[in-house]
Amino acid sequence: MARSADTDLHTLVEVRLRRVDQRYTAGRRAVVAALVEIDEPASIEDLARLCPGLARSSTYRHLADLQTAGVVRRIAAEDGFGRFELSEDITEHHHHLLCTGCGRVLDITPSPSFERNLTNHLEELARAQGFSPRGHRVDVLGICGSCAGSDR
Amino acid sequence: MARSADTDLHTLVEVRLRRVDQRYTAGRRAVVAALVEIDEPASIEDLARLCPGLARSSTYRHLADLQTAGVVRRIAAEDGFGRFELSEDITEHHHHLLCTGCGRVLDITPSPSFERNLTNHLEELARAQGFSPRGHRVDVLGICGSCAGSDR
DNA sequence: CTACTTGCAAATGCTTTGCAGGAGA
DNA sequence: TCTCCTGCAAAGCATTTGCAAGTAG
Repeated sequence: MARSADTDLHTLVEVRLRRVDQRYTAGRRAVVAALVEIDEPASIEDLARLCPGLARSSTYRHLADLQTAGVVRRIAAEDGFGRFELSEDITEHHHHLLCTGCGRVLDITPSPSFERNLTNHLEELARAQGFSPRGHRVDVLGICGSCAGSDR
Repeated sequence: MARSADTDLHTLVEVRLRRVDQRYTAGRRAVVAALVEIDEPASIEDLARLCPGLARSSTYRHLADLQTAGVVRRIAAEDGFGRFELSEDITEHHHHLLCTGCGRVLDITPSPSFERNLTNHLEELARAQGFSPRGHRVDVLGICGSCAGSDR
């Protein structure tokens, strides 16, 4: 799609990996490309499918390294298995819809004014318990369109 | 503390277990009592400590049964391990502070007006993607008081 | 008596790690 | 060449399950 944006992304990833003495190899490119491609938090299965020929263990290791480099974030889905997405400073701040039927995760982006309100409220509540907030996440639990369709 | 409230809680749990043909046995009472006692989402380790003599496998089974009965809810903590708490219709709707230092989870309760605003916004965003919302959760990630203290 | 419970040990399945050969700079 | 990367196989570890004895009603 947007070739220049992709180029920038890969350059950014490369720079961040270098910071932690890591190289941006073909395997890692494949993982990053898959995360861009799928455009929603990916399970290990998703990545295995999109990165054929890449060993599972390597996938896990790449994800760990990319997390260290600040490129990838791991999120905990309702089913307990790991999901991975590009970090928010690369994409944009957003939240998730979690389907309790199939475990799928979709993205949502609230309005800036809503986010501001949310952040302020949460900051206040956290401070009141001696907690230093670094960020937040909001998940909506429910049933996705395809599960609702196949149910009935 | 509140004896009558505790009595009511146990009666409620018993009724809900009966609905799914389960008995409210000593082991299950111990798990429920531990969840009340600790007053924050409990790890399996927490429960093992508070329920000495109860086998791990039984703890897991009790938690599964209590979830089926609608008494307990499992939440996914940042560290990937399971945490368990009483369901919200027994306690009250609330959200969580997750310490990225030690994995601890604390509760926070936003104001009703904030909750209303939040719920409405999320409902709108979810519907826009063909998603039927059933509930939501908000987590604040950061550093708890004791981790901040021991760090420096 | 009949059905649900529970401890113990074995099994599962996602995730991590040791090791040795490969590849980038 | 020195260091980092990666596949394969083995290990780890939280969680689940088979089984047989225990217990509630």
